[in-house]
Amino acid sequence: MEGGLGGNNVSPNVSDKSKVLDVKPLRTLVPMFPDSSEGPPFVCVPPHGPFPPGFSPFFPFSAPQGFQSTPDLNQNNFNSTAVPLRAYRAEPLDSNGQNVSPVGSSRKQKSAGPSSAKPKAKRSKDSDVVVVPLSNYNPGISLSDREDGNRELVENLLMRFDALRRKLSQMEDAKEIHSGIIKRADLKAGNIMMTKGVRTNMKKRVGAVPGVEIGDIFFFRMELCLVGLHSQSMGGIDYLSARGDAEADPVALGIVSSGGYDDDAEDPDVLIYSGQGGAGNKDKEASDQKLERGNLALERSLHRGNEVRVIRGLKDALNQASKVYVYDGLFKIQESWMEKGKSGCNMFKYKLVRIPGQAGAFSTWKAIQKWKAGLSSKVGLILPDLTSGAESTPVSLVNEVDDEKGPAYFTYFPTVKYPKSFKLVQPSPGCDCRDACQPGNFNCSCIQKNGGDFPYTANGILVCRKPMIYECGPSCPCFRNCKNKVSQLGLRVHLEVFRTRDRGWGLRSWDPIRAGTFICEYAGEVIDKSKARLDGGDGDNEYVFHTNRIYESFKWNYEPALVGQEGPGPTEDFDIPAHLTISAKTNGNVARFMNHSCSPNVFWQPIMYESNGEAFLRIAFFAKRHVPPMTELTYDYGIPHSDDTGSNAAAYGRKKCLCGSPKCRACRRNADYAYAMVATTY
DNA sequence: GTTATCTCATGTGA
DNA sequence: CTCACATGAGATAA
Repeated sequence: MEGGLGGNNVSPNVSDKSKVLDVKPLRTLVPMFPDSSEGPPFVCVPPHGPFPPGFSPFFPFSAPQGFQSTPDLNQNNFNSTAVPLRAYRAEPLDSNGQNVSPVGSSRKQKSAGPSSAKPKAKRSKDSDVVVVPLSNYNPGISLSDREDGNRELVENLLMRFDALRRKLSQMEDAKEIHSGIIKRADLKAGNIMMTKGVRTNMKKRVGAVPGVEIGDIFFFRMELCLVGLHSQSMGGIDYLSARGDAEADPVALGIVSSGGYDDDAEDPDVLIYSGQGGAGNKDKEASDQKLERGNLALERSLHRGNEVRVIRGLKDALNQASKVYVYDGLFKIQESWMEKGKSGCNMFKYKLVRIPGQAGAFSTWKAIQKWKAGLSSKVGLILPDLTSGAESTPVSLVNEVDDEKGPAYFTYFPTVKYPKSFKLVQPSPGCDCRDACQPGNFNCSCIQKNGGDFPYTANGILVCRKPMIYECGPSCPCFRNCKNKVSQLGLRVHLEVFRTRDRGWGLRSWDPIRAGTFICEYAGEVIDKSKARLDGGDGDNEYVFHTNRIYESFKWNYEPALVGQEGPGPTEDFDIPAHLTISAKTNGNVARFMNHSCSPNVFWQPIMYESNGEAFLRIAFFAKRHVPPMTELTYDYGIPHSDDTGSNAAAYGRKKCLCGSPKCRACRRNADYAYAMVATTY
């Protein structure tokens, strides 16, 4: 952002100073619960509600001893010690023994790796061909992009992969595949993209991978393959083979440590990694590990001293059954030895040490684990739960940048309140399913309203953006375990309201968030438009959500061609029966703290469900992409219509965008605007 | 080129 | 909630 932080430029969530000074003592942050005579179910917990284990109520303002500072994953610094980005071909070490030979020997270029990007001939054994092989499918990825990636491409590929995976999951859930069932949507989606050339960083390399940043998270091993971070779809050790050259040694490129063997991963800077092989199974005895394949590569890399990428796999806090993978940066192998494993057979062990100066990644996860377990406190923790139990998951309030003691007073209210006079749509009956609504059941009227598609996967991830999503409501009989009530279950992600450096308060998560995960709804009071202008008139109501703004379109849904469908697929433009304005100025939830960004990681989606015989519109926020812990959550506030002469619109127009994105609308000229619009869609 | 082998995955059902 | 286990992908090795 090009300087000129003018004094009266205020970003949406920065509270007016005079206002903040007026803030009441912290205790007033305790929600006051209005009598809930109307509106949807509301968790009514007495103030001073339960605190999570390990937290003491009303933490003192001064930081006690033993605090840890919060690592900031928002910074995108590529670490400086990274090996230059280039092709690497296994080659005898040059005489000085350290690292690989310098950049640019043209000799290397000619045979730059195993990179003939010819898609493999499709195996025709498939009995379960879901995908019509489109020979003319254009992945939109140039040959050089396939060789070397960049940030935008990596993000784009991950989004396309997950969109496809979610769609295949949805099809599988509904059992609508005529010939054969997709058992593994992740593998299928990965396979489709790999064979269509929708991938990058195929050129194997030592060190950093362009477009992949330290702290990036992944939820499937295929994602690592697609972006070229780790090319083995299961194997723990990725290496460059010395095939065809008896003189050459293999070189280890990266490892995945995710609990398959008993690695020691307690210290974030050191990892004791086990070699591969030798594990017994039902038809194979355990045996000694051999110095071959990955083990040999690690051994050679120990002597070569090259950097090795480390990916750590952990259990996902939100879904214990699945794993999340964190790219933890570059390590060097310090020593290796052999020891007897549990089976009594020999195993190789490798001690990897993290190269200093890299952004924190896994260390952040370890810190969060300790906060959750109550083993250590956060720097700047003001309140362990700003909702005082109004949400089932606590929301921390933290300031580690200045001495603001909290946001201006408001009442925490977890959902949206419609005034009695507000009649939005006609009465609309729910479904009559006896049990949980089943994907593929076309008799369910809620599923019918969604065009026959179940909007969520079995584990509650949004499949597609749609003009409107219809959930089952409180009076549908499919009560308990119906999966079509995702936005009504309250917060599930452990969120934190934190003080940003220049944007007032913001929102971030302690848990890793998968793309498509429901985060929260926009709570507050539904007001009519004239009231909104009035509210905005005094210039201080920044806590308003409008559906009637201009939102930059973006594509999040799957590509129909990749699942054998013709046509454009479901539209992602909203279709809202009547515009909605929600004020969270006096009543609101965590959503009121979410800041704007021109390249956001969260989007909103209109949702409708029936309650007391009437259908009400809600605004639900979902993760646009995978979001690592401690990364600020942002969405696009949109631009007011130019013909909207309301003072509220003017107020937003005056504000300076502080999102800092390279694609910031406020920072780009008209000419590149069009370009950027194109670039953000695919 | 083809094919077999290897592997710190996954989802499911006991 | 572990556990076994069937199925599986890409890359390497043969």
